[in-house]
Amino acid sequence: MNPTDNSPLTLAEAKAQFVHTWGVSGASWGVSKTLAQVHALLLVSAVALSTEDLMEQLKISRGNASMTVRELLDWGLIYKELRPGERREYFVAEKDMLQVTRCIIRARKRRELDQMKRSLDQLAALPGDPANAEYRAFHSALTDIQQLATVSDKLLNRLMHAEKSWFWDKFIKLFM
Amino acid sequence: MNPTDNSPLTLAEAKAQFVHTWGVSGASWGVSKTLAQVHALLLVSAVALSTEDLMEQLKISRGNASMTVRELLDWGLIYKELRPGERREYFVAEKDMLQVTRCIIRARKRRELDQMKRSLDQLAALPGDPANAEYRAFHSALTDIQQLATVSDKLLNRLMHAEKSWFWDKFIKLFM
DNA sequence: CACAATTTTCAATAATTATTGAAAATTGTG
DNA sequence: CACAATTTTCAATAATTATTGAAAATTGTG
Repeated sequence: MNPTDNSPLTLAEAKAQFVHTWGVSGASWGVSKTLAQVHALLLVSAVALSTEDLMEQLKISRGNASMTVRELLDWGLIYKELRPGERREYFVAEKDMLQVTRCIIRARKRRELDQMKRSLDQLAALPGDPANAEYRAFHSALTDIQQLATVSDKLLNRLMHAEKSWFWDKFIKLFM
Repeated sequence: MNPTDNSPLTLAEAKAQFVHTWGVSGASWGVSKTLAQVHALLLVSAVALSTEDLMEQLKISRGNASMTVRELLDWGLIYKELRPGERREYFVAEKDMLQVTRCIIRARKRRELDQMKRSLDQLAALPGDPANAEYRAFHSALTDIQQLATVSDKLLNRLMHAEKSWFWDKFIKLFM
């Protein structure tokens, strides 16, 4: 069955393990397991895969495959590959990991951080009596969190818009 | 009822809104809503709170409060405050947001990134035929992901062990 | 060590989230 | 425009995760 049976894993097994691990990781970061697994499968695939392929390889339903693929397109993590004369759509993953990082940062920043900042701005503006210890504690916690949010925001913006060379240069030099 | 009724929100309402927002954010990052809410409540509280206080203010059960508090202690995000002559335990949050960031990075890195790196190392070592396009695609995706994981790991280590002044200095100067 | 105060555990249940799959919609082609 | 291929939608259901609450365990004190 396996032409290199003395090797610990076949390529298919290794891919399956990667898909599994990526799925578990995704799940613990609030991403659906299927989304992460479809992404993983496309990341390590040499060829574009159709919805049919995904359904078969991950044993998921047509509906699930369709919705998951659409969401990954939204994130910008995969692309459609249209083949002339074929109705069926194929998908390939963005393989450049800096680009992948950017897509994830952009999506999550917009959904979480930007919304959080809006809420913080509103709450930090709350007027109150500075002689009231409860008020002082609230206000000071809020401005600290705001400051962190602001710095994180700027940092993430920089990362998102960084040139590839800038990113690796600055970061590797600074941190390694 | 509210002594400053012309103000848009009372302090209690503002706290409640913060607790709610923090809870929603936590939930979308794979943390239980209750965990995030207990953390939020303690972050903006001027005084230490008991399990009883948490149960009452967040309307959660004793069991839930107990488990959540224990998990936050594990993360290092809150501390016990023992009062002489009292059996009951009180809790205060770590208020320094750099410290909070460190705790979160440390916990998540250990749980997710370190485990992912172990899996990647194993899979990237898979021998195979370089003439096989499927194998080449798999191997190259894996080494790219490994490189990202390694750089992320070093970056996070730096952040985790950074002095407060170093962190703000370097980062604010670099990114603002 | 008995007791009361408090915390922890964990099986049962509730709440939430993910998934299915059939029906409807869309798309391209003769 | 009819038809077949394919995708999308979404109500129903399954699977997962969070929460409860009562019983057991722990802790400190007389």
